[in-house]
Amino acid sequence: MARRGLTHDLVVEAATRIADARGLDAVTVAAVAADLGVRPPSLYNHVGSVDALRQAIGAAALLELAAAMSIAAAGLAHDDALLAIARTQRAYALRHPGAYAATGRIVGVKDEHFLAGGAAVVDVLLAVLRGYGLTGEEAIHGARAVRSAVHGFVSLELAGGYAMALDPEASFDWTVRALAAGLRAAGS
Amino acid sequence: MARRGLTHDLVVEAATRIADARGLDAVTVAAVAADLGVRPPSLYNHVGSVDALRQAIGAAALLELAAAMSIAAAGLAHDDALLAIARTQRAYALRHPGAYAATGRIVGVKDEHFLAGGAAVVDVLLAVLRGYGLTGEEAIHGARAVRSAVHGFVSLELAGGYAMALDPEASFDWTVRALAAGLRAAGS
DNA sequence: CCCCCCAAACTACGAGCCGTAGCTTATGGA
DNA sequence: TCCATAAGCTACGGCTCGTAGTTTGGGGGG
Repeated sequence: MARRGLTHDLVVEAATRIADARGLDAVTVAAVAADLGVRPPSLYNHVGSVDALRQAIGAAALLELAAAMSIAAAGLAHDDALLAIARTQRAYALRHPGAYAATGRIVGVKDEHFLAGGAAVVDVLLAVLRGYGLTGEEAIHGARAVRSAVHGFVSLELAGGYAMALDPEASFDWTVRALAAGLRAAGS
Repeated sequence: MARRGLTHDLVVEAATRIADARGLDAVTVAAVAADLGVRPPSLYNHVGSVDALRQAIGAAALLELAAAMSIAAAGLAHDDALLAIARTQRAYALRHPGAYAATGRIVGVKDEHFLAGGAAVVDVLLAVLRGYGLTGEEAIHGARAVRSAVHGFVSLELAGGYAMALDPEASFDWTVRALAAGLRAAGS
């Protein structure tokens, strides 16, 4: 019964490792507990439920992603900035597939860290879109368009939807540039 | 032990109803069996596993979706055709959220109906893109771009990601038109 | 027309999952 | 030094999927 000194953050970190290595569905109480060298019920001292644990994974991922996107966009404008944040999001998703998947489970999320992380990501995107001259409702349309394209591309890629031999990275850049052309047209 | 006359298709239909009404995760052997007035193990006479059942839901959805998109695009060209198939896909997803979600679980799918359905959807899309003058690799890039944008938008919408008051339908049309502008630019 | 065999449904069960109840004990603060 | 808090534990219940082996209904062959 030696104390392991677990904390909420340590549990979330272990869960994130498992999610990235074996998929978000592999994040079970038993698996995380085993990884931490502890019996399953002990986790409930630090986490409310499996759902809460997965939300915590997503929250951490969103905050990390927002920070990375913000850095990537620094000093860039227009298409350069857009391509930079889009590539950053895709790179993050490919490097942390499990954590990125946790980002998408939004239905009925109450975790405020999660919501704050999501808002931070959108804020970076809106800042970039401001350079396209999009304002008001147009800016929201534009943000939804970019989020949709990037998230959709990455989701399909992670799901194995791009079976054809053609390089996904080239398709990704092509997609972002095509959308950027539409944004320029809408902004002028 | 009265025979219920179950068939593979009847089981898939019941599962689809449950998926659309209560979410894909609610499609359990127990739930489907109860809906059909049968004990859980009986389903294994018609279905290999829960995973196979969910794939069958997705396969049926893809075939139905491809047919609907094909009809929607008939007699239209360029942006009209693109907007028509995109709207059809979104409408289908909103009307059958559970079945549409089953469409996205692609990893390791062997069900040939599923793969055929996916190919049918892509074929309709490629036919529409031909009108934009996109050929070879450009056509594949374009197909991936449109799939990404539409699938991403719908996924985020179903997941509750569009909390803001602005009408999602308007954002959807805006997104498709913005991408269409990019496709025109690439095709010329 | 009858009978028989196949398969559809059943009961019973095992393993794995989440989460709760209640106990023991380590440890930091008074 | 002691004690209250909380971290870890064992034990359990209810849910899930899936298998094994049994019963029985009903359509096809004689």
